[in-house]
Amino acid sequence: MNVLIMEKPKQSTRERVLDAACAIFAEKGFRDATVAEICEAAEANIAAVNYHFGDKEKLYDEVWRHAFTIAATTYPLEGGLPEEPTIEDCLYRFASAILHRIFSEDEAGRFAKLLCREMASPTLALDRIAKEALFPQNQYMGNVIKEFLGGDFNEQQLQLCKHNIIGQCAFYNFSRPLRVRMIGKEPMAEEEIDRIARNIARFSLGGLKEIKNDE
Amino acid sequence: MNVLIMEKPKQSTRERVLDAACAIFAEKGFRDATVAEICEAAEANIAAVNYHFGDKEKLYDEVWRHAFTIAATTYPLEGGLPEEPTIEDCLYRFASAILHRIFSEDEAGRFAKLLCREMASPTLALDRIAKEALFPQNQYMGNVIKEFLGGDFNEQQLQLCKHNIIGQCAFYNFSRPLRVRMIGKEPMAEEEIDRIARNIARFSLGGLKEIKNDE
Amino acid sequence: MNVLIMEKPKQSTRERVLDAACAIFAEKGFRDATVAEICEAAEANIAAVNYHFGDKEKLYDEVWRHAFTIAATTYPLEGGLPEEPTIEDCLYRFASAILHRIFSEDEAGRFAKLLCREMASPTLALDRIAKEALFPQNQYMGNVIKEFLGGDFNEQQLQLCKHNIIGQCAFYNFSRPLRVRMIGKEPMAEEEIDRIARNIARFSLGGLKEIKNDE
Amino acid sequence: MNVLIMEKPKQSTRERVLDAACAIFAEKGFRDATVAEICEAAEANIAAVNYHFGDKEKLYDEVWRHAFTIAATTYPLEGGLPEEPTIEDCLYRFASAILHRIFSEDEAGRFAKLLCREMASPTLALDRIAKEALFPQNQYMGNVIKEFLGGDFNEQQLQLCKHNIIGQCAFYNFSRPLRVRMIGKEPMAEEEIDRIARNIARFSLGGLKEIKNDE
DNA sequence: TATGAATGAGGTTTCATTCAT
DNA sequence: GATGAATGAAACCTCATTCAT
Repeated sequence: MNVLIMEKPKQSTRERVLDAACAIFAEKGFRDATVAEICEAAEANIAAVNYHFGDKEKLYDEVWRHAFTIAATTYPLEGGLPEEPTIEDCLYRFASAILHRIFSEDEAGRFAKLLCREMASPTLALDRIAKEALFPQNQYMGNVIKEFLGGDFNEQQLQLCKHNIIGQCAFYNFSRPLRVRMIGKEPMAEEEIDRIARNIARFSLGGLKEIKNDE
Repeated sequence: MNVLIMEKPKQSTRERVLDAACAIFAEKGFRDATVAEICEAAEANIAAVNYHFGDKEKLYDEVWRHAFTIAATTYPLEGGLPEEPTIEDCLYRFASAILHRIFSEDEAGRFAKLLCREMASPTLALDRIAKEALFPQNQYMGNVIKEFLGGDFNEQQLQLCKHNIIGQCAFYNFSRPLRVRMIGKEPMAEEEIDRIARNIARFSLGGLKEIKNDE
Repeated sequence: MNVLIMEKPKQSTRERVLDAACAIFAEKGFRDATVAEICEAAEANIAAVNYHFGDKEKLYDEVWRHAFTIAATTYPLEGGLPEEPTIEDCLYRFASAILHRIFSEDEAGRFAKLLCREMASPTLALDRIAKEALFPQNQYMGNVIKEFLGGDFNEQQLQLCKHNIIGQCAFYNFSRPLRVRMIGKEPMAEEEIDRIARNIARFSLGGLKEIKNDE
Repeated sequence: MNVLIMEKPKQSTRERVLDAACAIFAEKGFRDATVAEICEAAEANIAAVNYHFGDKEKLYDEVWRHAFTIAATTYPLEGGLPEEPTIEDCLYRFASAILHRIFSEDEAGRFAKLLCREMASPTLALDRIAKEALFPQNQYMGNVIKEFLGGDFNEQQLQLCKHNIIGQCAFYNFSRPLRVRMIGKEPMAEEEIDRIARNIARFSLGGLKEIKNDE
């Protein structure tokens, strides 16, 4: 067969359903997305979800896994760090990765959208997500902070600072509907994302200094 | 009969339904809450919602209005400020009010829970909420910041800082399911809330200083 | 009390409801008209129908009586006949009265509209209507025809001719929705009504002659 | 097993529902017929209507199409005409076809019953019906008349005569409840239908002659 | 491996009627 | 004589799931 003739990469039914489900769950949430519309979007039979995934909930679980993998590989938290990064480098890179995951209009943006919905109406999937996706990033940020503040800060103080930093980033995920309503439809320009990331890094650096001096 | 024995202050059906709806919408969101369960909780007939409010959506609208009023009067943003407040006073009070709204286990906590759900799956109600509730608090924080930074900072920089501060607070609303999963069920102790508020104020003060010096 | 001061002729609630019901039943039929909208139109309480008339069906019965009385007195079947009318005079006057009842845009037109709906979905009211309103007019037309054809025509033949003539008139009642769809909204001009009536009279005269000669 | 023994020709659920709907809509009209009773009559699940037809209204639309097809093929308007028909032949055949559609007790009679109900409470379906079913038959009768009267009669006069003839036939559709009440239950004997058709043809011939001479 | 017809549970809404006042 | 809050029955529709093929 002539390899130059590109066969359309005939995705399996299962893959088509999973992909469609990712998009639709991210857009509408678990409850509002219907099995019928997912199958229609996937050009699959209405029984495909139950056949391939068992039920709607198990499909949702799979979707999570899929979406997280894409987001984490497309925008790794430590991506692009120099050899010997300063604290501000770390903060900036972290914020930049999170914000890119949030503002991405394609597949890589689905994880954040799912997360937003899940926080509002948690399902069983959240436990796994928390463990596999959120806790590690939380811990990474903890390490960054700990190194800056030095060892004699207690765990509680550390926790609070982590929340401060992560909260600033996450806010752009959760306030999406407001932003859409105020400044119109996305997408967000690359340079704007960068400006936000730098601002968060600078602001957080100042915050951490204040906390450090305070002691 | 002894008049001193308080007869139960027979709430009207309308009030009972509204109250039950507040609680259930806050807990489950618009879509997952059913008219039937609301009416049952209110010990009212299933037709009560349509009789008193027209339909489920209009009830939801009324619920928002109700919940916001309670939250805003119970925990006003500028509550408890001294005569001539420092910037840190303002930040602390603001964070404290928002956090109390978030962690309140009673009626005053419903607004935050509704908001969290609405951000995940916006309904028509969000437009009104944004205008009546969120925009004003946004503006208030803007004024606080502007006074500190001085007049020569541009609107964009101001906006970013607002988001930094509000984001730190709001994070505790949106991450609720995680917190519940990690450190068990709420409630949050008053002193803990205060510690978080102080931390956010201090951290944000540092952040603002950094931004200011940066120029 | 000064009789010159015209009190507004305060219709009783009962009368207001009856009047509103006439209009609304005529417009929508028994099933589609709701008690609520009738009461609202009558500016009466929603319980007014049950209070004054027992239930919706009894109100409907009363409406029929009311509407027929108005139609029959406003457009009597033998109205305007000369002293010694010809057969064509009789046919013309009959058709004219029926058509006016059909095309009337006010109260006098409600009877025809009710009749149209009742024929499609008969209720118990129809029996009474048939006896009190339709049978007499049927009989009147029978007499007119009998006089023209002479006594030696049998009852069956008579019946058929009656139907021919009445059918031509009634058609304009039952085909109303089509007319509205084709030539736009009513009303029908007086001269147009007259042209139709004259046509029916002339056509029917020819028909009767043919039947008569046929023998 | 003997293959000559006809297994019951297992109608599909869709067909059973459509058939039951035809019968019940014809009997009760759109509003009074319930999805539940249609499905019960079809021995189908209550969700069958929505599954196969979308909703009640789309089912109604399909019912119309179905009923008209049956009526029009069973009793075509020009059925049984001789090679070179006289005007009276045409009138007789037309009346006969319409009357058979009206008096038919089986499937072929449903179209007329639906039409009667639709005229009383028009739905969106009427527009289509008018265009596809009623307008063509109207036009056919127009051509018949035009040929008899000759070309110098104006459109208005033609229209009136059409109504006269169609009205006589249609009357037997719309006055059904009265007939049932007066002479008891249907059915109408074939010879009686024929007598009515001949009477209408003869009567109308006389009417047309009168109009023609009049000029 | 995959289909699609069919189902049943459950949701919102409408509406005539009732009842205490 | 009149009200309006409240009710319960019943309607239409949605949707995840099942089952025979």
